[in-house]
Amino acid sequence: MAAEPSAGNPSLPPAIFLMGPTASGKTDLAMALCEHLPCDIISVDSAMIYRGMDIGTAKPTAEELARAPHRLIDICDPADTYSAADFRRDALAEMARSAAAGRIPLLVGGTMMYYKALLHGLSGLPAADASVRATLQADAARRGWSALHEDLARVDRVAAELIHPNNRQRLLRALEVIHLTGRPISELWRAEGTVEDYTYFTRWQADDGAGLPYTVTQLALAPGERHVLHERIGQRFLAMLNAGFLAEVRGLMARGDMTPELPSMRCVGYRQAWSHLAGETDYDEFVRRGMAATRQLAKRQLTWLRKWDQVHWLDSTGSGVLEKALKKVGPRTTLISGQ
RNA sequence: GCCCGGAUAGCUCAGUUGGUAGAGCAGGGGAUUGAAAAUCCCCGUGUCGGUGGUUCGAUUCCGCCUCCGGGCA
Repeated sequence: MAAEPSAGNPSLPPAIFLMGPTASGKTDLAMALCEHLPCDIISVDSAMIYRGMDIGTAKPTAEELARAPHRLIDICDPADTYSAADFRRDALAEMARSAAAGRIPLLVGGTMMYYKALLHGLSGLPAADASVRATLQADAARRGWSALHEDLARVDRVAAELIHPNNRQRLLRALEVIHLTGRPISELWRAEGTVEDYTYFTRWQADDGAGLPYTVTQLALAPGERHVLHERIGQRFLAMLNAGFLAEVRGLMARGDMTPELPSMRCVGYRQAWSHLAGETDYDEFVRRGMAATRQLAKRQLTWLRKWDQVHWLDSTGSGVLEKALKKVGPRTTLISGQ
């Protein structure tokens, strides 16, 4: 059985998660926390991993990074792919390094699946395989996607019921796993227990057999009201444009090896900017769509957070947010700072 | 001032041969196991511009009014 991320086990070193939707002020709060606690910031962000994607990802500035280094930022080229499993491996290594130095890993970001992979682990599934995916894509182009879903239903009825026929990305993944292992993905998901009780939905089995070996304080930062977040998102998008966001994307396109299908170029803002720079949408439409895509991202992040276990909510529009955050992590941090 | 178009969901518009209406986008809710800032699912009552008239019944037909386009003066 995987251990729960034991909230109150004092024998495990402390760690802090600072989660929240985009544009809620996570970076500012993290920087402030660093001034009061011996923290090392570890980024939990699937877009900030890319070098050269600075403005559109709202990456901390060079000055901010100098003041408070962020790990797991700028670790990939925009032509590369990265995964939740890569993140779990890298984050565990950075957390161990930090804890070994007697410091507190402060995980900051909004990529909720990365947090989930870190907390609960991942089943022992094979990594993505570009050639298998290409084969499946070609097959889909020939026979149609519904034929592929029927294929899946034949070999993995459980997965076929869980994966909507229109969800090509997950359908592709399920078929990929069968190609690579010969076993249904639903069987690999459930290390033990039954699929019927959906245990693997709420408590995945870590492939290293353990939960996260830290005492984690989980914070969620967000404005109390949605429209406040929407306003912040709009303002920040305009600020990005003033800071030269389009030039940044133009530069990436000019490399010649980028395509709009790359995970990096599918990021919020970048996708819409690409479309505009390619002449498909006018400027106003680009701005509208970019802001809307950001709002939609924030909504999905909040959907994760709303059902998240053991999370302490902080209203980013309230006063004394830093004090409240410090209070939540207080007992353990005094222990650490006193060492 | 006259003529012609428009006026319908937050936005852009479709439609009702008269029985009170529906798409896209936006927005909301949800799912989430190596692409996750991804991918996908579900959710559409709104004085059908106002006001009179015809009608069993008008958003639909007719008159007038208001506003917005375009044209003629």
